[in-house]
Amino acid sequence: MYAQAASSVTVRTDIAELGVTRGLSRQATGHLMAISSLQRIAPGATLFAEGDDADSVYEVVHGMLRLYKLLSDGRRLITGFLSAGHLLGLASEGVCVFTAEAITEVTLCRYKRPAFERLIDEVPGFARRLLTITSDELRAAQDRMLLLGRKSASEKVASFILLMADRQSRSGVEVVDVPMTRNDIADYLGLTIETVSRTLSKLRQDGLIALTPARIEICDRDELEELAAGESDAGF
Amino acid sequence: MYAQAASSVTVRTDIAELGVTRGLSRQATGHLMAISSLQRIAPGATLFAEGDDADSVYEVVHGMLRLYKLLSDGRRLITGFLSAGHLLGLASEGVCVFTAEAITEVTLCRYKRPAFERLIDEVPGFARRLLTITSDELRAAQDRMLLLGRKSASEKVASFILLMADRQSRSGVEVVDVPMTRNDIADYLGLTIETVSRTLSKLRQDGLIALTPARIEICDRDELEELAAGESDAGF
DNA sequence: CGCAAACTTGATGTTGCTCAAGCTAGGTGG
DNA sequence: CCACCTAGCTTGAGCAACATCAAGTTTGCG
Repeated sequence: MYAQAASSVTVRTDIAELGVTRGLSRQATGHLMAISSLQRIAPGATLFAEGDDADSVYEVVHGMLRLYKLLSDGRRLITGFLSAGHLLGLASEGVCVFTAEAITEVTLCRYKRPAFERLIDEVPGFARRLLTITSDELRAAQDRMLLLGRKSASEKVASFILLMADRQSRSGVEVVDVPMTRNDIADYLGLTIETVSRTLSKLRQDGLIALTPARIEICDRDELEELAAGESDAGF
Repeated sequence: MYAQAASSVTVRTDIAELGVTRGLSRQATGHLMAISSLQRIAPGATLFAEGDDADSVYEVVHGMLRLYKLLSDGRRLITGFLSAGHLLGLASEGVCVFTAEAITEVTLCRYKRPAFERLIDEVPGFARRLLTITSDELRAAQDRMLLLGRKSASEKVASFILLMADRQSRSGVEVVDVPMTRNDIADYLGLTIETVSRTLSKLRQDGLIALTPARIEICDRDELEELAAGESDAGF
């Protein structure tokens, strides 16, 4: 709905404010805009699949994507949920190493790789900016490894809720939009859908959160943070 | 032993062949060498700890390091084992997000951050080179997430053996050095030491590997690869 | 209103963890 | 040189957390 409401003009303005260009000169931003094109995909649609040629770099303008990897028997791990401002496809040189699918309707800004790479070499500070972005992602990836390898189910779910909350940081907001399904959450946390559901129910019963479909309200952030940090508070 | 045998001259030569400078001009390499200093640490020693000021970037010249993150109750996840050629500390701007400890005796090439960052801006192609390195790490991190979140114990252990084998790629070599303890392996795979030990024993009984302390020999690489890829070969 | 997809809840099962011995190898001192 | 000691490793028995299987329930949509 809201995606259709965005007029073409509004969206062109958005590009100048995208994450990639933050800190770059007006001129550099111009160069980037010159090689960009807009793309819109429907909920559930695949942007690209693991194994595809990686011919573009994208930035999310609007909506939410899931990135995932599969094992041959279908086991899935969602490596990330991407929302407005996130860059994607940068790490995939040659062949895509994950699949990217739309969760909601998604608007993307697309940069063809050859032109994008030329800019990396030519625009001063651009490579540096991209380096900062990938470094941040790497740090987040290490946090995810700790979560996947060493946290219990309730610690994982608590961490997930707080991550989503912080990302939608109209600060002090304690109602979190959850556009993805329980299945997506499970595959993001390395759990099953049933365990996610049960754990959310438990958190609700314990008064840490309130649940409405597609929305989670944080009722006791302190307790939730303690749980997420793994301070093995007896009882969880 | 071997580390003491390396003369100062030998080591200076090594620096010119380090991973960071690959593909850079002789001049750029010179700039890097100008701000570098060598450092040697003993097995078990800590290079820096999670929370420390991140004042340097390092490259491993010799030996093996473990990087890890801790939860407050002591649960540990090893985010990576670093050997010669690996860069470290690049992603940590401000504060270190993990601890780095020597497994064997380790020789490092150290670059102070301010000088290093100046080079990023001044040496053409350097930021681009670092971007490639972090992108590679990011791809590896996503593989680790899939492993940690969705693979079984035997799949994890098989993946680990193959990873170590490929890294020591004198190609066709099927005897893998394993300088780290079972505990390190467990904390790398998100398992317990007992499960790692049992799983290795099982792989030995099944004829996929042979075990000598601190060394693993690959006997049936095909089977091991199938197992690592998660092609749920019944019986594992 | 009815249908399908998503979600919840319960009963049972299995993987990997915990607790507890024993074993092995390498280094040290008598 | 050998016996001892310790850190690391292996193995076993029992257990808990999470997965699996199986109904039901809710929700959103045509």
